[in-house]
Amino acid sequence: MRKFEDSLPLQLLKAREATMLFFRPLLHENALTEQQWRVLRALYAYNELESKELANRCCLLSPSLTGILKRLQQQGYVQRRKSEEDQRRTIISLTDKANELFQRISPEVEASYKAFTERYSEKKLKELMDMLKELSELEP
Amino acid sequence: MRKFEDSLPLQLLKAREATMLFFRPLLHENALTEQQWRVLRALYAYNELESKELANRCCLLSPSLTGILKRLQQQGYVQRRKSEEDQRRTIISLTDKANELFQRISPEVEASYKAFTERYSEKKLKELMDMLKELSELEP
DNA sequence: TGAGGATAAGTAATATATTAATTACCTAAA
DNA sequence: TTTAGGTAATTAATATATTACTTATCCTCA
Repeated sequence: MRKFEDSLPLQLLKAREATMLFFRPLLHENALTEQQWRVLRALYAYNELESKELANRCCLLSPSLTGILKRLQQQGYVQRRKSEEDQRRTIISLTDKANELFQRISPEVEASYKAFTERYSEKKLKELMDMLKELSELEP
Repeated sequence: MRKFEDSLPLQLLKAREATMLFFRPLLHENALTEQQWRVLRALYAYNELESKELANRCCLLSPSLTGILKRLQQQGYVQRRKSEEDQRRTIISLTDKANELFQRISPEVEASYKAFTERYSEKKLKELMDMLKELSELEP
């Protein structure tokens, strides 16, 4: 078997952890978990999304999303409504409060991103992203 | 702000998920979680480890490891003893049953690995691993 | 048209993640 | 030698992850 440290899943985990060190303080200051932030960013990018597509885009499973949305709703960041055409579907969108959050912290997000690319060059980042995207599309 | 899909943490997550699709069935067949398997592999590689170092190597936090070890011990895969020099430290090691597990499924692990490298070339894998390791060592 | 099969969301139960606080032990300096 | 400060492991409380199982709705075809 390969050496323990040569495990790709482990290295992906470690790389993610190292990356998050740049952004975690900002999330923490705003009392947001990584998953909550992922959901908010997806909704900010797509305006509104059905639950299922939101889960797919955020790489979350449906039962996890249920809880995350419940708490985001309690905090006043998201709202939900039923789809007209299909009563099974729920459509999620951001509240004004959430949009204000983005206005407020966007500069800090950019600053964190800049701090990151000063340590891991933009060029390498692009190369890495390309390799990761190719890997993501792989199927057994 | 960058496009949602251009988030590095997200792509690392998606890449990890795609990779795990190759290995998850094997773990599932043996009633092991990803975290349990990570711990077992680390112990197999290092023979025995103190709790703290085990957590570090497996990218786990100490409270998570406590529960994982409790369940692995219940399943008869690991044993623990106190360090002689420092009574605060616990030393973890594999049982015979765990070693037998490795003997039994190692071929299947190799097979899964081969299935993976047939879809994502060994060359690309090495390149990716190098980039990830460099990223892992980054500090804010 | 109405019964069977599919899908979306949510519930339940267990495992793990995360932060804060606790306990037991060690270590160095007064 | 005692005490203040540090460390290793654990517990507690809450948030997520994962699998299996419900529930409500839709959709198709006999």
